[in-house]
Amino acid sequence: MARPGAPDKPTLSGLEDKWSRRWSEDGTYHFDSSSPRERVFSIDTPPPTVSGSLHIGHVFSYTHTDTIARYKRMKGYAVFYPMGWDDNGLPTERRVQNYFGVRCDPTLPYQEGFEPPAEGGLGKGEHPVPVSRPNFVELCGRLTAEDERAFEETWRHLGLSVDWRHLYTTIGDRARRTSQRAFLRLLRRGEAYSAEAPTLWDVDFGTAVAQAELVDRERHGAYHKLAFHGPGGADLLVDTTRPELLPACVAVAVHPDDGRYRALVGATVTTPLFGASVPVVAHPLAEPEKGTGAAMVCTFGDLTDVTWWRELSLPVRAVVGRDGRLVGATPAGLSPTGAALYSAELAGKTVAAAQKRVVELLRGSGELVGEPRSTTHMVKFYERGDRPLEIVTSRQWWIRTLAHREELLARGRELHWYPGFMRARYEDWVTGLNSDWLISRQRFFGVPFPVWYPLDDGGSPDYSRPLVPDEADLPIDPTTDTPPGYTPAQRDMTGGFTAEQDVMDTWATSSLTPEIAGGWEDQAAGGLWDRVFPMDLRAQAHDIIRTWLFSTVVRSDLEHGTLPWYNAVISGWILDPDRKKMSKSVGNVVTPNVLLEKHGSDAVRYWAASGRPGTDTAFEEGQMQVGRKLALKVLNASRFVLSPNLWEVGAGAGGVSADDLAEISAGGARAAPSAGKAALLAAQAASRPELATDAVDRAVLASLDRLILVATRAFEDYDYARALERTEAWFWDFCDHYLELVKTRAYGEKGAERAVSARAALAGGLSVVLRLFAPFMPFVTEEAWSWWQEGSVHRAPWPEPWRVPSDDGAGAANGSQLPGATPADVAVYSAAIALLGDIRRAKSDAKVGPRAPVERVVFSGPAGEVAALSLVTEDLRAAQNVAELVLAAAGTRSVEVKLASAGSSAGAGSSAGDGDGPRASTGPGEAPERPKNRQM
RNA sequence: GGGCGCUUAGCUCAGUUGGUUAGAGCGCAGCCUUCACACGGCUGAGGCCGGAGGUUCGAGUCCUCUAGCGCCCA
Repeated sequence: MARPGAPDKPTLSGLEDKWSRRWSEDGTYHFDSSSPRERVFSIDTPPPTVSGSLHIGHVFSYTHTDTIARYKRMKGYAVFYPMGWDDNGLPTERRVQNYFGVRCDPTLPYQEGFEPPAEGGLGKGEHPVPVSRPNFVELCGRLTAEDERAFEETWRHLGLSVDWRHLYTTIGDRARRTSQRAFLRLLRRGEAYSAEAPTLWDVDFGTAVAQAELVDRERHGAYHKLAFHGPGGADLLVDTTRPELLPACVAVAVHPDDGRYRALVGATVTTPLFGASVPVVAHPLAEPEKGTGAAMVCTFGDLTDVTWWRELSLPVRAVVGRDGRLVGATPAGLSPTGAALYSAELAGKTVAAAQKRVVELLRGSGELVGEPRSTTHMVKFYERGDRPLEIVTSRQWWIRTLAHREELLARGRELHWYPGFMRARYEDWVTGLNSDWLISRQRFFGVPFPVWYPLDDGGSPDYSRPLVPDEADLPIDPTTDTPPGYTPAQRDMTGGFTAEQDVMDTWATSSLTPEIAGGWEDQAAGGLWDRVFPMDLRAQAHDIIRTWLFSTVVRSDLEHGTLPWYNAVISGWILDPDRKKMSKSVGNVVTPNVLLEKHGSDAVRYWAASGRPGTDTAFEEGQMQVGRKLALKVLNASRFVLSPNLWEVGAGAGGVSADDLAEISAGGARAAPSAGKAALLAAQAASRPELATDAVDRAVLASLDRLILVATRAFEDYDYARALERTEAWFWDFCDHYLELVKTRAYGEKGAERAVSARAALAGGLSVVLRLFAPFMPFVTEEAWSWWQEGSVHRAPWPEPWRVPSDDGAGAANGSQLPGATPADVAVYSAAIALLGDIRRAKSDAKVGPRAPVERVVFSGPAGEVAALSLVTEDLRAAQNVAELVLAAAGTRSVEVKLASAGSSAGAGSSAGDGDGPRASTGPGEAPERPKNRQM
């Protein structure tokens, strides 16, 4: 039944399917929503973007989180560990366009039962089909549903201990309600506002872009030296990389300390070709070393232009439109000939074509001085875009951040960062903010702004008085729903209303994951929200500190006046073997499913968990192989401890349980119990460390106590990697040394009582180490646990030390179940391991097998070590087949190993021992005597 | 240009308040196969801890300077 015992041939294959199904059926990871807040541990993770597939970097970071979740659960917390999918926004749109071969045209009507032209991408020569916005949104939902199923499957296979009942998405009803409600509250408090402002604009995506989404890329360009005409006929030479913006020129900027131009500051110059009169202004951002030191100020070529424009109160003379072409309307302020030139030659041209034409015209007029000189410079791009951003003036929605800078810095200091230095990323970002947070996007698939505008008698919208819905009606779509107090017939009619067309940027919603996952919308006091918020832990990678972490802090600060979480654990990146970050654009991404199949989930998790918080880690399949080896070792070692003939009655199962003894004895002396009976006996012995009376058995349990303390402290500091490393080291010693040392005794060859001592330590050790490994390797530990224990190991209590060692070595006996055991006992264990190694080395040097008989071992060393070894001589002799073990106190540590000369098994090896001839026996007098001298 | 991090064995990395002789795994070499494990075990070789200076009885560890790499932000 519940204790089947160990199988004859344990195997790793199939464990993922078997246990993930069982955990799902049993609700092993269900959150207990009745737990009081102080017993809850709540986790917020950034939902992965649903755009194709997960990659190994996700596995890395999410495994880190999962080890912590599992540890806290075993510690007795009700762990709130939801999962989300970020299916909202541009990545989905782009993928839908490519996958179904469609493009959204909001002017089209909805088409019932629409079927897309393609599934899996268009062929060559096929053009995307225009579809309405509702049709487009439907397709987005269809594709994300497929991806999300695949994502969940991967996470379950990896063994994330998520409570899948709390799954959320960033486009679902709940997310839209939460997002719209949070927006309305910001609006009411004046923390959200709309304004006309210069805005970074991606022409290809046709949308505004926020500061957090910018990347700098190096671009080739050319300096063009243009002749501006100064007073008195003298030319002022200006270098620019964007001559096509000449008609948008509103000033020339020079550095205030630049002596060359000091006399010109305040003067007016005339622009070439277009004859606009513009002032020469002084501003520190003008770089004297750049070009001629005089810069053309345009509205707007780059962010510096925006700064100049704002700080120097310059006029707007915009020429670039949202379509990336020069606008049809001739900018104000040009001379009549300049205006004519503009409308004839430039209006409607793309930026690139306009540049070409302007340069030709300048050549013709003689106002281009010399030839363009090529250069490279940094240009701002939308991180997903392929063309440099333009800056256009438009109405957008913003959330105030600049006004809260100090407050946000204080929040950053309040948050506990692991590792601590990651705080600097946040502080740098907050300190460097130069605009409020732009949240509107001119896109289709996103959360709509829940806003309409009244239309005046002239049919113009009044942006200063937005109409808003009741919170109870959320979510709404202003393009189909009607504002309170209006009728549908009044849409877009004079005196009626019009909808806000924009949607919110995905960050405006994904910054609310604690609110979405934690049920902020459920107002009931004592409900989910009160039990999980602020959350205990945010786990994420360091590349999204300035975006995701920052924006989530902003929302929580503005809405709740608190941090969204108490702790932030930051993961590193996965680097490929060339130490480059793995990313889709580089094309070095590894997908997890193949790896999970190949090495097993526990093995992949082992690799991931060995990456310390904040540390970038090389992608290394070798480490996964090590993990697989370790996982298999866990099964095999468990099988040994639980093997029926280890628990044979006649060899002394006594001391475990009188009833069991009687029951089994009735079956006859020396009868090996069934696997199930052995499992039961082992389970009982595991909780009775006081049965371990032999010094070395107590020693191994004492070393285990130390391990528990170290691993627990590491986990409390969110240093899962240290906990794993220490546990692994202990386990290898346990297998390689302790098991070998006590095997003979455990089988009963030294009597029942001493067998019981070894068995109690073996079972106790296994019970603890399975639990310590459980957060890292949930599948093998659950498998091995199920052979002999009740319930899931993942619901078992985290191990507590049997006693508390003290630093002075006196052995405080707080709650001790190991009477007389002291920390000094650990010395017995380490001394035994050391001598075991010495004897093995001698045998290896002599090229004989591990069971080769040894005539005599003479150990000389410090009195303390001699005393320790004296307590394990029998085990040592049995393990290494030693006839005589002599211990002697001495100042210097030395070990002399004399192999038995009799018997053919003690082959001398090299000279005559190889080949097919008879192996040379070691003759008298030439026994391989290899004293090894090592200082302790 | 500013900030942060990293530099320890051929490779990937530990090294917790400074403390005897710097560790592990992989890889490599040699040896050992029935009694948990050959999807294994044992043993071994391999390191002036990036460089220079300083503090100290004592520095991989603390301080200063410096070189290289990476990331973030200008």
